[in-house]
This record gives sequence, structure tokens and C-alpha cells, in this order.
Amino acid sequence: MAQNLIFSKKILLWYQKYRTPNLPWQLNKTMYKTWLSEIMLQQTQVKTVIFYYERFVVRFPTIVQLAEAELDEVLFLWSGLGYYARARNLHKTARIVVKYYCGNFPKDFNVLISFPGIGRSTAGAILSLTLDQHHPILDGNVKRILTRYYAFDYLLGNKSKINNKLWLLSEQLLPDTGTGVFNQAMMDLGRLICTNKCPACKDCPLQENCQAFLTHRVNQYPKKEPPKTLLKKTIWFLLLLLQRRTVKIIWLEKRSYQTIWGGLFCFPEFSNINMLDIWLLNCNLHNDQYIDLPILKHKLSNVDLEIRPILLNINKKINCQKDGIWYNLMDPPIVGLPKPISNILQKL
DNA sequence: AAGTCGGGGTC
DNA sequence: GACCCAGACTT
Repeated sequence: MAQNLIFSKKILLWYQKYRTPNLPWQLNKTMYKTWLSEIMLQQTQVKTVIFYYERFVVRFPTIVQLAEAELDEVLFLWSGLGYYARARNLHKTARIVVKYYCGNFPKDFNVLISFPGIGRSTAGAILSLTLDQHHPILDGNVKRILTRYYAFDYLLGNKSKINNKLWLLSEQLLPDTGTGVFNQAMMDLGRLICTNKCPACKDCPLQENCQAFLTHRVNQYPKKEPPKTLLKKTIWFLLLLLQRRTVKIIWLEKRSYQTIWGGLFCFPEFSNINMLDIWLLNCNLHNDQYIDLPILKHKLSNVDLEIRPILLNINKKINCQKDGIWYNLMDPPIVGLPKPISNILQKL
């Protein structure tokens, strides 16, 4: 029997024996729900996604309702999930589908891959999982399984070549029929058995042909990138707080789409305290009433952020010019907030 | 080909 | 504290 048949048959038998679809997006599948889940799951663990996914489909049961919504509300429901370009692209794609495809999610690979936020793997996942179309996927799970199974000894830095090779393998290993189940099984195997740390090789259906296992080198795969030095950065947030009786409002600015937290609302941010002083002078505010709030540490992928919030109580609204809102703490508007900002707001 | 984009799970 | 996660997009 050909290698690829052995591989896929083992995967399919394992799935049939041990797995039942039980995640929210696996029940009564539609293109819309599979698409939404695949976007949320990009670089994000299943456990984290479940809460966000369920809240999202309650608010937007169909793609038409998503397309009709304001971007601010989409970002509001995405707040805390990270990688906010995903939410912006999701919203863009929803509007494209409603406007040009009568709200029917296209079933053509080349059309899907042309939509914002949908790359080769996500397009393949949507079409195979929902419609059993014959497309490979290449997510972190599949990469991990294949690099172990073939004990890929690649030189670091030759990433793109390796990726092409992995894509080819993922395609070659597909069964003739049952692609959707196969792809789902691969992701489940990667998530539950062939895990990054402490894989459960004793429960793996591929054990007897896995090169990494056979040579006792499972923990050496996949090869790790050399650790990058984490850039340290200090930023200042200015909290302009206006209190009258029971009303508390605070100034937030809409962030540019080109930056981190693009499209979300944030306190005015400064790279040093002088810039903050200048900003205040331009608003005719005196800067002698600062309250230094406790410093926050916030880690991003490449940056180690130190956040210094500066509180300034004011007694009347000032003209801040930039695109922003007076955020009412007692009656919060429906907008997206980065995690550190919502953390700070919660304490006020 | 390399950088950017978040936040949390997990050990 | 370090590493990684159902990747895509920009430069």
C-alpha cells in the first residue's frame, strides 16, 4: 500500500475511533461559522476562542448581520482576543460577500483566498471542513506532525523552502475521499496527541512510522527558532478624567489601523514625558497635578511594554482635536479596547 | 525573506 | 519566565 494511504488510513481510523465533534463550530456546520472559527483560531488556542466564538454568533448569527454592524462593535466583541487585523478583515470580507455574492459565502478556493484575512490554509480549512473539498491545510498542528513524522532536519533560516515542502506533503497525504475529516483529524491529533510539549506518543496512530519517535528525538522537533531579544519599551498613557457627581468620563483616541491595536480606543500615548507635557500645554492644561498610577507590565510578541499611566483630573471637557471619544465609565460605549486599557479602566 | 501583529495557556 | 498557539499581511 502506498505511503500516503497508510498515513491517511491510520489518521482516519484513529479519528473514527476516538473523536466526536464537540466544539461549538463543529455542530451544524455552515460556511459562515467555519470561516469565523478559523479566523478566531489563527494563532489562538481552542480554549481561548470558545467564549469569544459563542458570544459572537449570538450577536451575529449570519454574515448579513455581521456586514450590517459597525466595525466598532466587531472590535468590541474581539477585544482581548488579539491580532485585531483579523476582526477588521473579517468585517471587510462579510461586506464583500453580502455586496457581491448576495450574502452566500463563495465555494470557490480562488475566490476565498482573494478575501482579506483568508490565506491558503484558512481557505483550505473552510472548504474541506464544511464541504469536504479536496484541499490541504498547513497550520501549526500539521506542521508539527509532519516535521516529526519525517524528522525534518532543516537549516534554520530556510523557512520558505521548508514551508513549500510541507505544503507538498500535506497535499500528497490527503486521502482521495474524506478530506474534511482527515484535515480535522490532523488538527485534533496535533492539538491533543502530537502536542508541542510532552506529546502522548503512546496514543499516536503514527507511532510506528514516525521518524522522530523511532530515533528518540521527538522533543527535538519541530526545530526551534533562535530566541529573539525582546525589545523593551516604555510608554506613557495620559488619563484625562472628568468627574461630575456620579458621571465619570475619560478621553480615548481611536488608534490608526497601521499600528498595534489598530481601530481600538486608547488613552493618548507618548514615548516620553516631554511629549505628554507639550500635549497638555497645547490644551491649556497645567501639568502640576499629575497622579502617577501604578506601572503596568504588558508583554507582546516582540515587545516588553512598560506602561506608565498618568492621571489628570479635569473639570471641563477640552478640545482634543484628534478622532476620539469621551468614554463614559458608567455607560460604556460599544468600541474595541486593548487589554491593558480595559484593565486600567476597570480600576477607575 | 523578514517583521509585524496580542493575549493567554501551560509547563 | 519562556515558549507557543486551527496564519496572514506588509515591507
